[in-house]
Amino acid sequence: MSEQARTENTKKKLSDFFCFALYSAHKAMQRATRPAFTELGITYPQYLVLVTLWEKDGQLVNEIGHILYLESSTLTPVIKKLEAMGLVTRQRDPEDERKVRVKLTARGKRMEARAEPFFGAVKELTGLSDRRFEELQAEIVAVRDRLLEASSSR
Amino acid sequence: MSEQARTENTKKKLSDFFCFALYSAHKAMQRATRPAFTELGITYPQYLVLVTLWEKDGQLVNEIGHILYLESSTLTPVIKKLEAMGLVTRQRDPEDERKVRVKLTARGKRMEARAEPFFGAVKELTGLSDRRFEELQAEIVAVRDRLLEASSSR
DNA sequence: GGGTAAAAGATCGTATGCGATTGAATCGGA
DNA sequence: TCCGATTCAATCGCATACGATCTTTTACCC
Repeated sequence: MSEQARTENTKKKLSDFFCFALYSAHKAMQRATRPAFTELGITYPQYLVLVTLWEKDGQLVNEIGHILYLESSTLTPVIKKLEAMGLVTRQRDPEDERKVRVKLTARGKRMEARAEPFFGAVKELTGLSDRRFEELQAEIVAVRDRLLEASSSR
Repeated sequence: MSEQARTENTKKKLSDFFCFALYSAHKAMQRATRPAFTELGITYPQYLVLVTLWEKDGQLVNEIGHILYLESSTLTPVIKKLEAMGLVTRQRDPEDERKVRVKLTARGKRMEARAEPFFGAVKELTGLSDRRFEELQAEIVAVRDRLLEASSSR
């Protein structure tokens, strides 16, 4: 409504901000998926750690962090929480006492089946076709990787 | 590489997760833009509040929250921080003592010019063409709005 | 007009998230 | 071999973020 279309004054509205689109879409996703996680008794970051372990059990804190783009300062508390909930165990590697290996417990493994419906539910929520869903995801990932490259080379 | 293309076992890798694409892209954007904000002496959420006020000064906490999708429990501390930094003022509305109006100070207004180069820099960082940049943003916003609608109607 | 409901911020508790630093263990080179 | 550099996880400080709750003020309704 502001009729600023072709004026010299290129004052930007928040809706013009790419970074806000990402930021707000991320938060909307969190809000939309939180009830499902709450039902499972976990949070989204906890879920991400579990996904990482379901794919390959017994990874190091470091390795999980590399996959999730998280620092140990963030991961350590999350993993300790998962340990307190009885979903994973943490043990120092006898070969190299600096490393901590994270392993799923029986309960942690069983959680995978309970979380399985989550994957399809997200696509439903977005209202995208299978094809657009995959294309959009690929584009977002491509942008992410370009951003990571840009900030790592600084 | 895992050759799971058409197998019955539809075990999902993290890279298949749309929500993780959004989550990690958002974090990559934060990482890429943080140095610029640090140079301005502010953070990203603080910047968002300022953008809201640059567009329309003197808005209520409520109104800002509606635009940014943030609760008062998040906004109040952020705005108080901006006040402590001398960028905004907070004053109760004499007409309705429940409302708090947030106004830019002279310093807060001057910050707009300093932050101006930020907008174009983001597009550079993504490496997208003007056209794809706008299209992708529009698609992400559309997904966001669908997600918000889905979770509000629950 | 008075009492209940509703609105608007603020507060509290919990959970991320990251930069900087620390501590312990390991590595590597002179 | 031995000492500095590196690695890995953990800790600390700070800043979000949100649900639940609280306080104050206003609105509403009989």
